[in-house]
Amino acid sequence: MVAASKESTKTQKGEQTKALILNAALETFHERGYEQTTMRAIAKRAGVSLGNAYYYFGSKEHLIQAFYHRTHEQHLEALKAAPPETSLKARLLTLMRLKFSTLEPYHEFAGVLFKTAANPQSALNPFAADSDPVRNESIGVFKDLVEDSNVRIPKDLRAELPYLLWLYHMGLILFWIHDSSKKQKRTYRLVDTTVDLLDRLISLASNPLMRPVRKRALRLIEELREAAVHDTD
Amino acid sequence: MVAASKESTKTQKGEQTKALILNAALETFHERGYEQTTMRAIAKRAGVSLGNAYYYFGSKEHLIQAFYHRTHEQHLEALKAAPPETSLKARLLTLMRLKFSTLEPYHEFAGVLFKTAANPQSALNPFAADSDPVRNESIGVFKDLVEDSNVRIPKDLRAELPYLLWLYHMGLILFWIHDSSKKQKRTYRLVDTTVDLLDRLISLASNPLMRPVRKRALRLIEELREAAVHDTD
DNA sequence: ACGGGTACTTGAACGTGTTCAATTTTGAAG
DNA sequence: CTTCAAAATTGAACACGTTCAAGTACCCGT
Repeated sequence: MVAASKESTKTQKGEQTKALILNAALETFHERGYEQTTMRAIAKRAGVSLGNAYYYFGSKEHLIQAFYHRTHEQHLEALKAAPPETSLKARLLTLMRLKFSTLEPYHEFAGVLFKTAANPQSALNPFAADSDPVRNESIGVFKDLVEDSNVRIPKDLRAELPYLLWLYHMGLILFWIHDSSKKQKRTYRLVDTTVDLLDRLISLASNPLMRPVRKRALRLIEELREAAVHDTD
Repeated sequence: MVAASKESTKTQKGEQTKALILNAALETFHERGYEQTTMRAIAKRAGVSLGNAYYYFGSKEHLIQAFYHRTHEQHLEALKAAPPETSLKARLLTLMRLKFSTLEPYHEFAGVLFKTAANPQSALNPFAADSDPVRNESIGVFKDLVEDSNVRIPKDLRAELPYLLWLYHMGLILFWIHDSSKKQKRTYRLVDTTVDLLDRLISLASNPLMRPVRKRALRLIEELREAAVHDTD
């Protein structure tokens, strides 16, 4: 179970309390960081008992999942409000920039995101759990981006591209987490550079002459994906 | 402080106790996994008090660092015993295969390695802490590999290649951790595929015609490395 | 209005990582 | 051998994440 949205919150009162706790958590995370924030402090701030926090969030980690979900939605809103672009390159640039401006307030404590995300045992591991709704939503953004852009991309690549872009975006987030430059200037610079690079790469890979190389690379990617899902071989 | 080898262990007795604790820890990790292993259990197995374990290892995480160091040394020994190869490709293949056969006994609990490694706050983060001896030793293996192999590689790439190969090897370890196929067959297959791919890529990048592209890519890598070290910008 | 089941809420209790003041051991100088 | 400071060792104590048995509030059918 991934359990971000358990079946439990049935009544309006429940939803309210849950939101109360999540808000208290995010505020305190923001002020003191993840490790420094105790579940007791969160409960106190939310005006509920310690046990009640655990009724809605199975663990402290689950609050991170909720955080991720929330910033994802903020990102979606920001995307909607942004001026529409047509080229894939411009779209990707906008998307990534908005991603980091959405995340900006949480830079200090976002490190824990990856700490847990990279752990295969963790429920938050974004590579496993194919069914994870948060992860699929996240990839969905890139799927829309690829579908809506009017670029000619071979079908095989087109099918895999959303996942590849999502991976790229995860890599950038990893960089961003470690980025201690002012206002994460380095990350934004890296976005500009790599988006340009990616755009060229996609063009290059779309060239009919590159078909064998492309096929080969895609087969490799395919293998990577499968390994993350299956359990036996 | 990274503190794998603190200045504290002055006497022979101290070294002995430290080794005792580390052995107890690794054995228990191996049997029960990292999370399930308590510091109290480690201390008990080593025949020392709880506090004494903390005298030698500042935290439970530090035991992971020690684990990493130990497997690294085992890897070095395995490399020494392996038949000498000349081509970079063959060397890399041997190196990576031996890496995973060395790590094999610890597959079950190795997940925590990355869990902490990806956390920028963690002392174990392999991307930060330029001075981290364990990380430098690890990169050193690839430096030797590049230097000793009789392949013609342009100087600019040659300088960066050890670090790039180390990154590649970290990526494979991440894959290996998540690999639940029998005897990690998938990982070995991936090693074969990607080493071949890397070898071709290096040849391609060494082509004089690729100089501009190569320069550009290397400048990007350079930026990534700098960001991991510096604090301001 | 009432009963009863379900959602919600509580706080004490447990196990764990970590700290630390206090004690014992060690090794070498006198 | 004695002394004494540094090294090593101890276990109690603390804070935290998590669990759970026990309560309370709410809703719905009668």
